[in-house]
This record gives sequence, C-alpha cells and structure tokens, in this order.
Amino acid sequence: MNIEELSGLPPGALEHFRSEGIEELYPPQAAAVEAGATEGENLVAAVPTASGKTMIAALSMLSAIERGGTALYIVPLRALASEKKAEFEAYEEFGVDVGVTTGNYESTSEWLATKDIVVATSEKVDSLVRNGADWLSELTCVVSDEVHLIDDRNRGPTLEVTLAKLRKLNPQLQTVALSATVGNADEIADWLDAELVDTDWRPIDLQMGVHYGNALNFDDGSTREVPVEGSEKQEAALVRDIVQEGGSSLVFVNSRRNAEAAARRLGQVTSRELTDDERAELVELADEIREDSDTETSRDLADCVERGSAFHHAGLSSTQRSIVEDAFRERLLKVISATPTLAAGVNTPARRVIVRDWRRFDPSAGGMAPLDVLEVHQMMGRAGRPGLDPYGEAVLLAKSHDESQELFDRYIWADPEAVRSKLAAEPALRTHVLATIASGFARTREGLLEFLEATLYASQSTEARRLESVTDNVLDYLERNDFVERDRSGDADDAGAFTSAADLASGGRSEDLEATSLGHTVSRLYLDPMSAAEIVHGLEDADERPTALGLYQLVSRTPDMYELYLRSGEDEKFGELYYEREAELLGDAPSEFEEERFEDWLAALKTGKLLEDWVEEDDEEAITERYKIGPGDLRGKVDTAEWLLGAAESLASEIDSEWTVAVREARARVEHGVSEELLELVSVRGVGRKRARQLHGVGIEEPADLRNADKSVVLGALKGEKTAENILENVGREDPSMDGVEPAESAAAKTAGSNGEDTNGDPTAATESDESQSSLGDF
DNA sequence: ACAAGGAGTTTATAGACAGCATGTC
DNA sequence: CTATAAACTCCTTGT
Repeated sequence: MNIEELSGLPPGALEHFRSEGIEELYPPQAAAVEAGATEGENLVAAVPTASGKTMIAALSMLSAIERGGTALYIVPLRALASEKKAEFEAYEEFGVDVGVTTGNYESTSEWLATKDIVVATSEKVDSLVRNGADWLSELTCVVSDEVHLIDDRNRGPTLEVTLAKLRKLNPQLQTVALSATVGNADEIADWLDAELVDTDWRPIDLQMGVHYGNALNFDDGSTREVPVEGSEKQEAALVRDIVQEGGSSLVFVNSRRNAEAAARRLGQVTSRELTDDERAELVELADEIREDSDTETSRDLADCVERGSAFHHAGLSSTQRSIVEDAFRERLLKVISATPTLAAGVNTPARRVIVRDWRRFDPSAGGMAPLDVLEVHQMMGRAGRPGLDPYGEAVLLAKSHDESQELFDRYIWADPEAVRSKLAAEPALRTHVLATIASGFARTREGLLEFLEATLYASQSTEARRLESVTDNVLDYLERNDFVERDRSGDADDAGAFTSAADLASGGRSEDLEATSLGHTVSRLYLDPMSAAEIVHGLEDADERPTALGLYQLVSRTPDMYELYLRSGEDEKFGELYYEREAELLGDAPSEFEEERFEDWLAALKTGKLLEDWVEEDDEEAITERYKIGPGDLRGKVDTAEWLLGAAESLASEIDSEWTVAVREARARVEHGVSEELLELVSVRGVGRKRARQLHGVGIEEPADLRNADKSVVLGALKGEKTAENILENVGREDPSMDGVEPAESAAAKTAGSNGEDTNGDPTAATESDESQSSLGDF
C-alpha cells in the first residue's frame, strides 16, 4: 500500500512521511490500516520488533488527532518514553503537540491537557487515573506499547488494570495494542474487542542459527565457518568474524559479572579492528564515563570502551547507559555484552546477536531455569540494522551436538509462550483493589468484581472463583488496616428481601465499599497498601523522635523497595549492627528464629545503612565498593528512598504523627546526600553535597552567610570563579562578581560573614574522610 | 626463592515503575 | 533438586 492511499491524516503528515523516505507501507502496516487503524478501530498488532510498529501507532494517533481527538502512548520504561517522545516530536512540524510524563518528568495535568500526544509509563497513567486527571476522559486513542508485558508478575497487572480503566472511562476509546509476537495474540484481541494483525514479517531478513564447534548452522540449512582459534571463546570468534566485515554485535549473558568479564575479553578482539579516528573518539567517551562517576564499575567500563567494547546492565548509571547505547548506534562501539535489560530497552540493533546464556539463575526454580522463548526472541529480534545491514543474524551457542539440537527445538523452531494475566495475585490486587475503590470505579463488592470482569484475567480464567476469593482476602486486609470501610448497613436498609442473584452466589455479602481518608492518600501516593501499613505502624510505634537510620530501615523493608541481598557472612555483620542500633529501629523486629523474616529485616537494615552512609556524605566510590553495587544501583536506591520518604511524610501528616518533621528532614537529607548541618546550604541552587561541605568547612553554614561572607573565602572553598559567581547570584547577593578576588586559603579562613555564629571551626571539616573511616568501622 | 601455571574449590547469580516540586560538581 | 563462569586457594612446576 502506498501512503498516498491513506486518508484522514493531518495535512502535512504525508509530506512529512515522504521526506523521511517512506512511500510504501510495510505489509503489517497496510494490514493495520485495512483493519481500520486510521478509522478509530481497536487493533492488536503482534509483530516482531523493528517491523514498523511505531508507524502503526503513529497512523492511529494522527488520524485520531485529525478527527479532533487526543492520544496517549503508554510505554513500559522511562527511557522508552523519552525515545518515543523524540520520535513523535518530528510531527510538531505539522502542528502536532507532544508531551511526556513519567515519575521524574515535570508535568501538570493542565499542561498535559494541551497536548495532542502524551507519552507516559503505565504506572504514571495509572497514577493519573487515580488522581482523577480530567483530560483522560477526553482521550480518543490509546496506544499500549509492548503489551505482552501484561505477563509480567510485578508490573503486568498495572498495565492490564489501567487499560481496563481507560476503556471504562471512555467507551468510545480506540485501543491500539502493540505486542511482540506471542502465542495468544488472538486472546488479547478478544479481550480488547480488537482486530488482529499477527505476523512474523520483518523488513530485514533474520537468520537464526546455532554455533557449535567451528560452524554456524542456520535455520534455512545454510552454514558458515566460524572457527574458534586457540583458547578463545565461541562468542569471541563470532564477534571477530562480524567485526572484520564491518558489523557490530550484541552478546546477551545471564549476569552482570559475566557481562563485564565478556566485555573485557571481547575488548581484545575489537581493539585490533579500530581505526585511529575511532580510537580517539572512544578515548573521549571513556573519559566521559569516568567523569560521570568515580567508581570501579565506571573505570572498568571506560577501560573496555577504549577498546571498542562495552558492558551494559542495571548497575550502570543512566548516563552511562545512554553513552554506551548511543556509541553503539553510531557504530563506534563494536560490541556490547549485556544482561537482558538491553533487549527490552531502547532501540540498539546489531548485525549479529549472540545469545550466549540461555539459562538463568532462578531461586524459585531451585537453580538454573531456561529463558522463555519470548525473551530469547526479543533478544534475537535486535539483529539487523534497518538500512545498514543486508540481514540480521541471531546466534545461540552450543557446546555439544545434543545441545545444538535442543536449542533449535527449544528456541528457533518454537513459538513464543502465551501471555497470561497475573492479576489474581494478592500483591497486585491489594494495590489495584484499593485504587479502584478510592477512585470511584467501584463502590460495592459486586461493582468491584464486575470491574475486574473487564480485565484480561477474567477473559482467560477458567477458575472464576479464584479472583473472587483473592479479592475477598484483599478486602479483609484493606479493612483491617483502615484503608477501606465496608458499610454493611445496606443490608439492613434495603430490607434483605431483595437479595440479588449475585448476592446469593457470593454468600449474601452485599456491602458498600468506601476508601477512608488514609486509603485515598495511599492510593494517590501510589504506594502499595502494605508499604503504607508498614510505615504507619512504624511511625505510630515510635516513642521518641525517629533517627535517620530508623526511618531508612523502615522504608527499606517496605515491598516498594527492592532490597539489597545479604551476601555470605553479612548476616553476621548486620546482626551485630542490629544489636548495636536496635533501639533506633521502628516497629517490632521478627524473632531471630523466624529465619526468613529475620533475614529480610537485616537486609532492610543493610539498605537502610547504605542510605545512612549516603547522608553521612560517604562518597559514591566508597559506597559502591562497600556494598558491591554499581553507581546505577546506588542512585536507584536513593531515588526510591526519596520517593518513599516523601510518601511517608504525607502519611505522617495524615495520621497526625508528631514525627512529620523528622521524616521530612530524613527525606531532604537523602535527596541531597548530606548531614543535617548542610541542609540549609544545599537549598541554594548550584550547591550540592560536595560544595556545601566545602563551604561549611570555611564557616559558611547557611545561605545568609553566603550573602555576607568574604568573597575570597567563598572562592577559596569553591575553586572556579564561574561557579562561585553563579552561586552568589543564586543566593541573591548584590555584587556576585569575582573580578580581582584572590581565593583565601581554606584552612586559614575561619569564621566568615557577620552573623558571628560559632562554627565549631574544625579546619579539617572540609574532608569527610574522618566520618567515612568511622562508619567503615561498622563493617 | 619465587613466579607462573594448573587443578580443585567456592561463590554468586536480571530488572527498575511511582509523589511532589525544581536544579549536581 | 536442574548450571556455570569467575574468583579464589592451594599445590606443582620451572627458572
């Protein structure tokens, strides 16, 4: 189908597509149009990655906009939200306004209401629904990207419930669901009352094969010699082979350590194939990486990058991840060794994809469990760069003939699994039942069950009662914790004479459900009710002002915090820390004889201690080293703690706790990574934990001091005239200019300013080493 | 005497959304 | 229970 045949798009859209070199629609896109994508029809498109799914979404959204509506594009990851936003921003050329909203992006509801297309994560959309954003009911088109993630145990139910709510909010809504090829796309289409486009078609041919011995055998029967030389590993031979042809590769492995080790080894292969220009650019990139964070992980990554190789996993900071992804897309990096993150993330196509490890440690399976077919297909789908590669190759590695055969059977000739809803699990329902009641989607138990009927779970379930019984458990829980009130008076009023069939079936439990004020708060804060209960109990239990550690351990043991594991021997270490600081912890510790719960308690203490180290101004390097984590993990923990403590502050004021201020302070300290004494300084724009410490070391303790202090003292502490001027300007000093000011020796400068406050003038306060040493002693 | 290398043993295991209100070194 | 690479330890060998 030629794009000329399209109708109903905004004027200028066709010119725009043509200018991007799009003339013909790909077959799946044409099929989507024939199914009514541009006419507001519901659609499920189950097609491989990189086969033009985004175009299907674009056609649906643009035609909806042309009809006077607005569109919402739901993605699973923040990084994808930015990627899609950048893509859709090209439509601004013909007057289509695009906005993003995720947890860490600015966004007021009014601002979003003015946009034609809004890109958001599923959780953010859920949150918007809970907070009653009106513009959501004006939506005419919603696109759900990677909808197969409904299968995900943790986050799938959110997507499922959110789609159901959006559709209930606006029955006219056009729903477009984009999915990887899965076993049961038809079931998803049934659920959404949608037309189905289900195809394996790809714009670039994909060859799948297994490497065994010295040969690469493809599914089409062809073979390629890829000899393994000397003691090198299979993946090294495969990477070398393709780099010499000017192609790049992705290697998927099953652990971070393996990713790092593989990247190091593969660096020896790629470094031989670099031009001088490339080498020079890579050195620059490596510097950027080292600059982003001074940790061992960063240094290792930088060392690899200089050789044209990189690793990629969640321990990297988001900046480092982007650096690696961008450099790979620009073909500067020849190979990335990655954990499965990369397969689900932003677009990083490679000529050859090597799936080295097809088994992964899974404690619930009691050992190594094979990856899902879907997951492996997602990785393999990254093969082939449109416009650059003639075809893509996806390779699995086998060490024996038998294994080779198994891999063909298990992954290459196998169909992906069916997507199964995970909604009927208590943790998922706990959150969503409360939200559904709080935001008025259901007012009775029956209404609730009726709403749940509109989910994929209900359409798939053969066990109708299961959802009901889990729902009842959850309602009990919510009532017990004072999030929901059940009003049974309904029975008495309406004189039980008119007992409905539904009541009979459910044992006559007709009742009104209403969220309490606390319940509403919990729902709006987007907390798991269990987290909220833990926090509330913890705060109520505190007789004295809680310490930072107490609060950090409290939020760390919440199900919303993904806790650090205890390594071998650490149970003892943290057991000791526990006895030392037991008095600070909030709530009742489980008995030591309940091994599992006690371990969790200690793991939360470990996470809490990490946060305490952070606010005691230990540096990134020390913390990542001490807890054996990457910079990305540290920032992730801090981020989550910040969010949870923010929520805890709201809860504290909701329950009239006397510790609201203590929580606020603990949150502020985490946000900036500083001790109490620096909180004031750090509120000045341009002053973070490092600069605040420097300033404090010369006796500047609060913003007012900055306005009055001797400029030479400020300059002496800050180094860099520009920064000093900036900061003085931000603090509102009349004459910020540093012209002709000589920096004072920071140790010599004692008290600055005129407020005469004692500074406890410790000349060595500028270095935090004393403190970090003493907290090291805790280990 | 000591480094290098090999054999046997131990160890650890992927990921990342959300409130609110603005800005690190 | 269904694995495996890397890191570590201890021993042997070579110079």
